[in-house]
Amino acid sequence: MKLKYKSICEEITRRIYDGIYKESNNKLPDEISLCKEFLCSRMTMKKALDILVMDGLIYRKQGQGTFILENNLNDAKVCVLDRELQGLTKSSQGKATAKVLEFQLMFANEDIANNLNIEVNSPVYNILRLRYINDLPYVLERTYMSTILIPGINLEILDKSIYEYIEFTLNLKIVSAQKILRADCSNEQDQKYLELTPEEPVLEVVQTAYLDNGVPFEYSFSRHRYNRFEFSSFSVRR
Amino acid sequence: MKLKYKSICEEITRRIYDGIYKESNNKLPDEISLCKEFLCSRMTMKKALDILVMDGLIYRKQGQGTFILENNLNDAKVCVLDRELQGLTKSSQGKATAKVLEFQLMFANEDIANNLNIEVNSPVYNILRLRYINDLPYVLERTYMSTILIPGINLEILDKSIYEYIEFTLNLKIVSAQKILRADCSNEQDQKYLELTPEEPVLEVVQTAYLDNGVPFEYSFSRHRYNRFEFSSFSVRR
DNA sequence: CAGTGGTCTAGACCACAAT
DNA sequence: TTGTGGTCTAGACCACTGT
Repeated sequence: MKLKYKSICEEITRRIYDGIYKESNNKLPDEISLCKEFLCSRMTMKKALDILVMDGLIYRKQGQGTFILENNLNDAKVCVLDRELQGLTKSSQGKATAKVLEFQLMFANEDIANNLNIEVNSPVYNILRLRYINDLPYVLERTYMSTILIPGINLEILDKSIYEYIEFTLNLKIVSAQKILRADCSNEQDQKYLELTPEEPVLEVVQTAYLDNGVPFEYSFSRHRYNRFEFSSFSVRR
Repeated sequence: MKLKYKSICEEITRRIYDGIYKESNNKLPDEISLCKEFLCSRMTMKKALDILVMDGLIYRKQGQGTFILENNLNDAKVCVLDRELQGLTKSSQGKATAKVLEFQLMFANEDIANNLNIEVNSPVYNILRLRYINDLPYVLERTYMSTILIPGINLEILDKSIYEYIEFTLNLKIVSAQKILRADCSNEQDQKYLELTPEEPVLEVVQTAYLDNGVPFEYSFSRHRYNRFEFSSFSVRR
């Protein structure tokens, strides 16, 4: 690793998981000592530790020190973390597959155009995919993308990962995403594909994802089986 | 405001919303110019701008500059942001009220003890509150808290805000929280209090909230009416 | 008081992009 | 080559905590 703060992050994270600081009352050494050990300046050490604070691994108190936050993380269900931007293919543990149910072109309506920051009636892909984890239906995903921004999508790509195509073939960088989560009643389509009864709900994630040039490239509605998906978030007051 | 990076943050945020940088192609001045204008060092300016990046307001490209990310934020429903830790009382727009349905003491079971980092069978409050916004039922909230850590809870406090009591009366600092979100079928209790039909679901938020000494003080299950609550999150790849 | 983290500086050097 | 952001430094001063 070339970035100093990043490798410090990783080493300290490793130590926390290895319980190396547990013996000293869950307290880390002070910044100056850590700086000496890692041969860096205080600013660099602070940057590294601040990242761990945001990750919910440690907390710091002015005048006292830096301590490990023992939190009770993650269990069974497929769990998407707050910070993650990857598609399912990358983030999930089990075997991820996908079935393309619809793959069409359409003219963007006002909502889509707004969210993709394009003109109304511009051409967009309209894709509906059912994704499985370990052969169990997991999420029904409706995706809109501009055909101009993301050319060359075909069935073969959809079978694998759109994100990989965008990053490695088109060489575009995906850097951020806005998500809105809500619960919803399942509709007939959800019930059919996600194998839900009419009483069983879905967790809908509406996402707008951005490239590194600030352009939104994807507007999607992911309807998750309610009992196979959790969303996890750690927040720190600033 | 005494903190320089914070006041820079606020001023630039104001300018972005006022559209001051819109004319120059949504591009902000370079760091050096901003430093000169705000009379600060580059590190301070970077810190201020990095916060705006995490907030999803701008994005930056090495070699090119800093640009405004026009995103399509928030509409109707009560929306809780990722970063927010406040109770409802503080974060919502409309009039927030609460009705205490249960207020009991109990011995912590294993799950509660685990999440509050206390011994099994320690005494905890077991509180069930129904909260309203503009007199509409909104969320049914089951809260467990250690009676030792948070002494003196009574009905009067529950009618108002537990968070205010903890922060201003007990003088404890609430600094971080882990949330897990999932959709769930409504049970009879949900239906009764949130005025839901049996088909209508809830969005459940399981939260563990921490004080500034790393101690988890609250373990809660908030079951939200599906169509009156959204959770919004912005994530940036590091 | 000493010990700790928080902010801020002035400047160096690097990586990347447009020209 | 120039302009831009990204990293890193060495040190100053401040704020808060516990002794």
